[in-house]
Amino acid sequence: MTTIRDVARLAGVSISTVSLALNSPKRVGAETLDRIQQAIKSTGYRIDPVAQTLARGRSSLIGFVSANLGNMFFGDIRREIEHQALDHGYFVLIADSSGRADLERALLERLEAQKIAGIALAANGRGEEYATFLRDFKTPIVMFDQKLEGAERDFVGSDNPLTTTILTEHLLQLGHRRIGFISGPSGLHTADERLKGFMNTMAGAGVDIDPSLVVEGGYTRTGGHAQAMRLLTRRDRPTAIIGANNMTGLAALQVMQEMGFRCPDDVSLAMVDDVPWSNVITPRITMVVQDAQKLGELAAQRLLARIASPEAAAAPPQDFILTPRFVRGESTRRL
Amino acid sequence: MTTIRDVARLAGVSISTVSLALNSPKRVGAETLDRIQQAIKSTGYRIDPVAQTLARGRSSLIGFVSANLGNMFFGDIRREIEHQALDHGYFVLIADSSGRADLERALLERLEAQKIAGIALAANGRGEEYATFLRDFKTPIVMFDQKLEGAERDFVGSDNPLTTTILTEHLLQLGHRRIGFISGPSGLHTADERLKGFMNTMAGAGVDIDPSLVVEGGYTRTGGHAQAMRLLTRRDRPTAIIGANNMTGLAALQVMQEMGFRCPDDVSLAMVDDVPWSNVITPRITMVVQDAQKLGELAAQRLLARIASPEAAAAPPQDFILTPRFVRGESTRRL
DNA sequence: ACATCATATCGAACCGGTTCGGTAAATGAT
DNA sequence: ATCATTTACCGAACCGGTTCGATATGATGT
Repeated sequence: MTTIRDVARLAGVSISTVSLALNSPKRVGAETLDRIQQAIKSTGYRIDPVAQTLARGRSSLIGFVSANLGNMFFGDIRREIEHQALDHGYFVLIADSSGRADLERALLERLEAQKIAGIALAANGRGEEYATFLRDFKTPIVMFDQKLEGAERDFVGSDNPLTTTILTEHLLQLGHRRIGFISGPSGLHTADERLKGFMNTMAGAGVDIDPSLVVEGGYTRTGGHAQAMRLLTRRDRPTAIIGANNMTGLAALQVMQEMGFRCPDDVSLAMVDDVPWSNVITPRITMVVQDAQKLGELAAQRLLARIASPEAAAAPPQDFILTPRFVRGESTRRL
Repeated sequence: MTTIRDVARLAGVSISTVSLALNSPKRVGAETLDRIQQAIKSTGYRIDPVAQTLARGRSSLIGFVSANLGNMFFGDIRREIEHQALDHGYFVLIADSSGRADLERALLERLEAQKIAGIALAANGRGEEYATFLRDFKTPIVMFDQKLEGAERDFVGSDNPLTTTILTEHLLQLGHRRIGFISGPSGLHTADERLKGFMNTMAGAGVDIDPSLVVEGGYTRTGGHAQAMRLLTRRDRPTAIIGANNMTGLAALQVMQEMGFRCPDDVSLAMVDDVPWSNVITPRITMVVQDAQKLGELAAQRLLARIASPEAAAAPPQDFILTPRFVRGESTRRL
């Protein structure tokens, strides 16, 4: 491995001059710069990012932390962030917390130890203590999807109450009144907001909510499956079900199929977020989808900006709220 | 940030002793060790992984390189590898080459510069030159899914000819003779082997293959869609289609739906590999699935072993071939 | 011609660890 | 009691960069 000293020797200059030539070429004499570049070419010198990180106290790595990379929503965001990061010379270090707050915290600390340049985080931790932890983090963080009050960080997400408001309105217009709602983990930002969207819309329409039709599916496939089972085995089962995310929504569809219910003939279904290949799923599911790509794009831009300049880093945190899109399928029918 | 020198000062020992205490505690006196541990506790000292990497010439990062993290198959493998890596104190650095060989190569070089401990690679590059590149790589590499002759690396994958052999046999038994085959990128290990499995089985059964029914879908959704369209718009369209992977298989299903064909009544379909939520897709698709989890597990074990000991690192490369599993769906019918 | 200032380059300290050769004391062998 | 060996610890060099203060040189102003 050739080092900066080899280059310096070959070019007949000091190592500090080579370093200068590498980082601010204008500050080096034209002829010297030339010799250095020759030397670099001929030795095939490549800067050592590890040494650079140690010296600079900051690496050219960006962290991406979320639960469920397997979920298309996060996958799309990841892809977009990775794409932009690579364009700017950053690598993306990915960590999947599997939704465990303690693990997430450990991961963040590990990333910090790596002197990571910045972190894109879909937080699963909650509570004031955790918010403080995030607020006092020295590394730039951009949060996405999950907002955490008190963390005082940039946030990129969707209008979550609107997602379920749209779906609920839709079902109400079709004449549904007994609507089952499979919620996400209570306490989680998006979960709470989506639930709120549902409740408020129902209340606003003057429709009584049967509390037993509001269940918590934890945003997971298994949780959604169990809760959908509970809803659908009831005698007075709902005429429609809303899945607060794609996992629980599809889990509900699966339960319908397993129990022999026809969707939408027997039970209508709507959910938040898309899944890959949803267009080969029968029936085409009615959903409200977030623009994951745009979301990732914004998060990446914001993060890269904060990393790039101290002024941007000091700027007050800002929220970016995207408006989700309604996609009508054939999984909901008029009562 | 407290450093090893702070700990040394507080414990009244030299920094080399602290380093010793950290790395081989048995080589330090009991009482001294105690004082050092006290000092570490009270200062909250955390070792700096960057400095450690620079000094050791090796980091505690493991690289995962593949195309299409979005594909459940790779996602599952990634999850498994990440899981095991974290258990062993390694972080996983993920890079998605999007199937571009040049980018893949650049990524590998970048990872090497990071002094990464090891790499799990599903190679997209091909050719002898690339194989040499991989062979001469100084970092331990375990290849999975895609085998590259001449790379001389551990390989963990499935019996690829068998995947399509099983599917072809199945279709032949059902009476199909005109079978369309949507292949992967020619030159790619799994693609070639799966194609071979199909061809050989057809030939072995004495069935003529219409070459125009064998198309290349590039393993991608768009490619698969285009080729399935070609196959299905023909007057003499095939009675059954095999997708060489999940993307092309589902793309074919999508085309059928778009064109108003019923599966399996009009056209039968079978494919290699599963997708998430395949059980809510109608019809349930007949497929041969690889055990992605087992595959990831083996790859991780192999890689970690090579990283852990010099003897293991020097061991000759070995192949691990898993047997795929047939999952009968309702997408294939007797002619 | 002399003080002033910008420009080009260098030397040395530093980032925070690891590692190896060496020393002094303790243990064991004869 | 003497020599060999082991044990416990230390000092210093090193990994490969960055950065800052210092110096030398040449250009500018008057």
